[in-house]
Amino acid sequence: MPELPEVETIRRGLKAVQGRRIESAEFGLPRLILGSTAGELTRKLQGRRIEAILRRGKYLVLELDTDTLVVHLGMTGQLTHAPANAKEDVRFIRTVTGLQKALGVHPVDKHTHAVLHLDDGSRVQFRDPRTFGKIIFIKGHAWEKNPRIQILGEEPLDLKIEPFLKKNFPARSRRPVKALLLDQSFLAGVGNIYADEALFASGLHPKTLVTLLQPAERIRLLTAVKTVLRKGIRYQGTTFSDYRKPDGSNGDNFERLMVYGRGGKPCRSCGTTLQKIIVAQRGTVFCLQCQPPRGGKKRAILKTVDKPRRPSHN
DNA sequence: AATTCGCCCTGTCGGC
DNA sequence: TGCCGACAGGGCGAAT
Repeated sequence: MPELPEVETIRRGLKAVQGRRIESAEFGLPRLILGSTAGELTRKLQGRRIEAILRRGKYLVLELDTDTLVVHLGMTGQLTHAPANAKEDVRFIRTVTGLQKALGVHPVDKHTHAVLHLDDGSRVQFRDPRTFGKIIFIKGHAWEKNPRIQILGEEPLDLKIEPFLKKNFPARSRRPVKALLLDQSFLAGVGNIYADEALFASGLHPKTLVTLLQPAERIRLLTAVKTVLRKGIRYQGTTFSDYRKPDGSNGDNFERLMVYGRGGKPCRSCGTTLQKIIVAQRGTVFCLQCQPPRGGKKRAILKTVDKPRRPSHN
C-alpha cells in the first residue's frame, strides 16, 4: 500500500519525465478515471508537456502545461517509467509460465491500465491489480481546490509540532489513536504501515483513546510519525507485495520495519511475541510490552518493570 | 457531530 | 490436486 514514503520515492524516481511531452496515451479501465472519460482523456493529453511532478499526501500530481493529472495508487498501484524500446517487464508478471519464460514472450499484462507514451520513446505505465487506484483529470492547475485534495490535513514532514498541537490536534476525540493516524484529514500520507510503526516508536498502544494522550505523548507521537516517514523515504519505501520504484525495483524498508507485517514474530526491541489485532478495521501489529494498554494491564506491567533489578556481578 | 461499517477488487494462502 | 473461504486495505458513502 503506497503511503507517503512510497509516493515520494516514486515522485523522485520520475524526475526524468519532467519536461517531456506526451505523444499519446492509452487507458484500459475506464472506472479508474475521474473527471473525464477515457476517450476524452486520450485526446486531452495528446501533445501535453509534463511541467512538474509533485506530491500531496498519498497523491502524485502531474502538472501539465495546461491541465493536471492526479494519481492515487490505492493499495496495489504501481507507476513505472520504462525506457525507450523496453519490453514488458517480466518482474511485474507473476503468472508467466515455464514455456513463456523459455520463449521470452509473455501475455499482455492485464493489470496495466494506463500508458503515457513520451516524446523520447519512454513510457509511464500505471499498473494496479486490485484496481483501488484513481487517475483524476483536473482542468487547469487549481488541483489543490479539488475536494479530495482539499480535505487533506497537513504534510507530516512540513508541520511544526508545537503550533500543530495547539491548532490541529483533536484533544477530545474518543477515537483510538491509530484511527486518528489513518485519518487523511488529520495528517496526509500516513497509512497502515507507518501508523503501526509510529505507534511502536512512540510506545503507544494502538487502541489508546486520543483524549487520554498526555501532552508529552502527543509530542512523542508526532515526532515518531516524522521519524518513521523519513526512514521510509531514506530506504525508498516498503515493498510488502506490490510496491515498486519507477525502475521496477523493490524498496528496502520492509526488512527494517519494527512491527508491520511481523505479527507472531519477536519484538526487535524486547523479544516479546508481537500481537496482531484489528483496530479501525485494519490489521494492527504491536508489542504488548513496549506499547502497554491503558488501565488494567498497565499496572501489572509497571509493577513488573518497577521491581528492583538484581545487580549483575560479571 | 463524531465515529463506525460496508463495499469495491483480485491475488495469495491455508485448510480440507 | 483442486476447490473455497479468508484475508489484505484506502477511501468513500451510508448507517449508527
